[in-house]
Amino acid sequence: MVTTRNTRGDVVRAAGKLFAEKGYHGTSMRDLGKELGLLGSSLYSHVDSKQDLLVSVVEEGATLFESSARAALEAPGGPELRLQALIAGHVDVVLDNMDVSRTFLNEARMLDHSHRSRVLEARDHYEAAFREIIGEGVAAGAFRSDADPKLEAIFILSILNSLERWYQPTGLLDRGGLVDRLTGFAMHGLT
Amino acid sequence: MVTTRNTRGDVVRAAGKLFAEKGYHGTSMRDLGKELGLLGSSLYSHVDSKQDLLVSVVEEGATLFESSARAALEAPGGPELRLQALIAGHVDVVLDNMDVSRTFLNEARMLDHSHRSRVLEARDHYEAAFREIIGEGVAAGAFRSDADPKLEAIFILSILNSLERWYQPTGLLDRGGLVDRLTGFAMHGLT
DNA sequence: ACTAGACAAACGAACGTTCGTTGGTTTAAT
DNA sequence: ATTAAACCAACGAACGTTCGTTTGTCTAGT
Repeated sequence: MVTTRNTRGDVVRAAGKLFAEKGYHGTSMRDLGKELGLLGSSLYSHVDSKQDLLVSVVEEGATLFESSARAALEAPGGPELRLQALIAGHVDVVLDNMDVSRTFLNEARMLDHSHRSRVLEARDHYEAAFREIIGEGVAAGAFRSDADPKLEAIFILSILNSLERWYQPTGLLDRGGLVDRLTGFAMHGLT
Repeated sequence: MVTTRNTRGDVVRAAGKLFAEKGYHGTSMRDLGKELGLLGSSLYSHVDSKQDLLVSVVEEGATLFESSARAALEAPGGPELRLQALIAGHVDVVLDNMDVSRTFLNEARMLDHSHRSRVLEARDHYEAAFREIIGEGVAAGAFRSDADPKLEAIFILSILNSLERWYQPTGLLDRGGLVDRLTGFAMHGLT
């Protein structure tokens, strides 16, 4: 067996996995070392502290979602198409980075105050992309005139952010079908 | 100041609060004691173990949601009305038991295997109530014929289970308005 | 081609602290 | 007088982290 040495990237990746699975406080540095075939103390060759690891993982999540939103906002098309692009982008980020996404969504509140407020800012900025497109749709008459962009954005993001709790890539529903179902529900609900 | 003695109920209630705030692993028995003006060790007059506390809180959550679903299923009316009843019941449970709900939703996975599988069962049973009513709506022609009850139930529950992450009882949107918005979105989406 | 130096990665022991929990004793209400 | 509730001291284990040392791999200078 060919065993290569570990890099900081490997440690952050493993941290994302364990933080996603067992939570930040439920993961010890020794757990994390074991995941990589190392002692807990060896991780400090790559990392300043445990909190530092959480910052790296969450920060990566924030970046992923922000650049996904930016791409969707710059895409051409009407509000419906752009909303679908936003949803598809979100699905891609979550499914391609499950551990990072889960940690970003569930463990960011374990960050100390300064880092946490930066993340809340990033999250609100991401949410604003949804508000914006929904607002455009209302203004253009494509969506219900009494729709509240702020509230509907929260509803749609609630669904998207819950994907990690139930979606199985190996299941019957593939990625494209999922995006279609999500977009359809966001547009028309049950009727 | 009149200080009365604490009961097991007080301890479980405080545990719900701290577990909701800081997570199960982020809460120590000494934290919990401090919350009640006690030493950590004093809690063992009321409780067998820390895990025992989590079981009590989560179990209470499961009971609350299950009895809410039972009531809504027994209510009269067509699928739309019954779905609204289901949603209103969920909102009541969450807003009247915020700490228990948050712990039930986020910390149940920290339970040991046997207790956790019992909770998953309860959760699936609760979800089945949504599937059932949506299925009725489809059969009765009240909802889209190509709606997938399993998937739509997940979508609606995703929104409901995210309430704890953003809803503020002191905000502009009161409970009745919230239920209306939720039901409207579930029925018609953005259009 | 050979070797000495530099350097990052990992080890292993130990640190001070906190953890969940126990057992024995005191307090206060019934 | 009984009893539940709370205190207090202490336990062993686990925690995050530090430190000095060892390992292996590149890099320069000969």
